[in-house]
Amino acid sequence: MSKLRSAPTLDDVARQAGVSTATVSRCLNAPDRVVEATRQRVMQAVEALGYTPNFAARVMAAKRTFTIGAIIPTMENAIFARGLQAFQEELHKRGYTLLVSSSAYRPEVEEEQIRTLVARGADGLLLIGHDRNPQIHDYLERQKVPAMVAWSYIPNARAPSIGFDNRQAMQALADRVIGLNHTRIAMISGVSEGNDRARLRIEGARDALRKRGLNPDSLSIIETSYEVENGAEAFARLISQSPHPTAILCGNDVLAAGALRQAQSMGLNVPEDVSITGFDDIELARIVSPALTTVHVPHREMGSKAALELVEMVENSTPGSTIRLQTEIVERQSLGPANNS
Amino acid sequence: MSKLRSAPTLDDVARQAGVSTATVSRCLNAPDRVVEATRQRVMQAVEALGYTPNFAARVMAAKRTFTIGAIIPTMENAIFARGLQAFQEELHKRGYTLLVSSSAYRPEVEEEQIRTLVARGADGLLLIGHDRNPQIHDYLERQKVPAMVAWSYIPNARAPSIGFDNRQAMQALADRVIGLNHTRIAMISGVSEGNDRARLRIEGARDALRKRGLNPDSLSIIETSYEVENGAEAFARLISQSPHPTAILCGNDVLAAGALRQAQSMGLNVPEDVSITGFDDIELARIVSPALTTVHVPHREMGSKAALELVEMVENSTPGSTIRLQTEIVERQSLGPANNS
DNA sequence: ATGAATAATGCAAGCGCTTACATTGCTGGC
DNA sequence: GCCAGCAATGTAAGCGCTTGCATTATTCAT
Repeated sequence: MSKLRSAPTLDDVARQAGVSTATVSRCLNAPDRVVEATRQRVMQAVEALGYTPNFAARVMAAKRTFTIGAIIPTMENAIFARGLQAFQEELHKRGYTLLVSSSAYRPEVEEEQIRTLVARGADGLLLIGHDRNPQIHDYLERQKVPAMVAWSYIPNARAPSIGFDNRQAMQALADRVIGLNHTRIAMISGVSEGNDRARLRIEGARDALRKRGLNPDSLSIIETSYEVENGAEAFARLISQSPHPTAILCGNDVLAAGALRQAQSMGLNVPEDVSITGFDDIELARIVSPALTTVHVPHREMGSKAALELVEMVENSTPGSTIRLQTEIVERQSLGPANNS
Repeated sequence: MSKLRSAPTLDDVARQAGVSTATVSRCLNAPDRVVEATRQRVMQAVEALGYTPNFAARVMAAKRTFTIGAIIPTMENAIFARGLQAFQEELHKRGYTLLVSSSAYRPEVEEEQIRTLVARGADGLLLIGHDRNPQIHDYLERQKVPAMVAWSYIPNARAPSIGFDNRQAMQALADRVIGLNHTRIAMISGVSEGNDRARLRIEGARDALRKRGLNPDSLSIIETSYEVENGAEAFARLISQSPHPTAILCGNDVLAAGALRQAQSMGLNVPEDVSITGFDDIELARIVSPALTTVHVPHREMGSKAALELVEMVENSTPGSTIRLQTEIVERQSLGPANNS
């Protein structure tokens, strides 16, 4: 309460500098529309008073926030960190501020966060993946807040997206695995419901089996949430099958790290006894040993291009274009030829 | 522009429901001050129009945002993730929204973010560590925005803090190391300038040497930023000394993971040839092998208590108290007895 | 039934800023 | 020296919401 009584306002600055509030406002937002001498006087007053413009007031008057919101499924691991970092750097260059929140992979939380961000006046939104209640896009449209989807490339989806073809990427990896004579293959996937990336990666793996003449239904899949513990546990379950799989495809590097740890604690050698692959190529993939063979995703490129595209959508009311990025398989040590004994 | 023309306002809802804007406002903010029948009518109108309150307007009128800001040094690794998660969960329970931004360990960026968050009306701020330009606290005081420091416990500092005694914690760990007959000890620290945690951990290590009758200056220290690569590189440099250190204390688990990787790639066995310790006990510590002996920090507890404390400060204008949390050493496999050959 | 007390609702004044439009002050061509 | 024309500045109307106070409806003891 006394908070606002004490913080100096535009009015205070104007009075102190002996000009009108309009002039002060212009000094701050369009310095060239004000003559040098005046500006100096104003700036002095600003300094002297330690004035900081009130954001809410500015937003109300100008109807622009120069804020972009992003809602990511999790901050607990590094999956989205690097891309988001690039996203925010690019945004910053363009004069925008990024607000991030995480939904913990819960659709209803995501929805709430979207509404919160919109109510806060986000000029645009970055969302991860396409799976969500279509009503949300109606809402966004009504509110005229453009949204861009990242980490998933799906042409002609409801929202423009930038990402890679999850299905094709996993297919390529699985194909490589099969090429090493693996036939008993299993998969530890993220929860596919509400997660198009997870679902498409599963499909990709099946595609590869099919293409190579194996039965796609022979792929045993455990779906679990993306945590190291869960990867470990799933691994233990899969490996107890007999005959056990010789290769385990993991939905991401975190799950793979868990699987790897479990393998080691069970005294299994990777890749001699069992191969394990990851996905994403986050730092973790190079930290564990053996280092993970995984799919490299161009996180930074995705982040910065998403920013460019989204700013474009915001500033020129364009519909936004859908961009496909390439992934590539990074061979390290966790994948080897099958030991079909 | 048309954005606001199209989005329904309180006025629209009021008209549609045949009541005044005040009533609508009350329905939303103090439902019990309005009679059931009216509220239903209003809520129907809200639904029908798909009304979302305008945050900026609300803030202007109410002078409260129910928003807390947090500025952390980095989102690129998991150091702050778990604590922040708990912080935000607790905040959410109390009806607050968390805004997070990262300063990339750069003081000037942190300062800018603080101003941004304050301008956006954050009711309170969570900051990491005590090292910063004291002017910032003057500013915060003038703006009447309470701030709480986490990850560092320093009584009688400018701001109340919740954390652990970094110095004592590292001292205890180093003491344990020395107890295993290590005498040639080195340290890979984070950059200590502007980072009280890093500095105090170094001091703690020296304390331990001193206490055990070793020369604290014999501790060779490499300061580097908290990235895996840097840990690896620093390790390589330290180990090339002759005689090389038998134990390397790392400023955090990330550096330790890098050191470990480097050791392995140089064909050294940990802990037989060289011991490595971490700090923080993030998930990574259990993923690498050998798993890291490290200092466990009660991240979640720190986060949720910080939230409680900060909300208290915001709502009752209390000065906030400084809280000390305990850490404990987690023994895993990366630390062993010295091989003083 | 009746009036006092109380609950429900309405009225209207801002919150701090931007910006369209109005006003004032200068410039220079004649 | 005068005035058209433009640059610099000022005036004031909102932006959408909350809330203190005023007004009206309801309740209940008598």
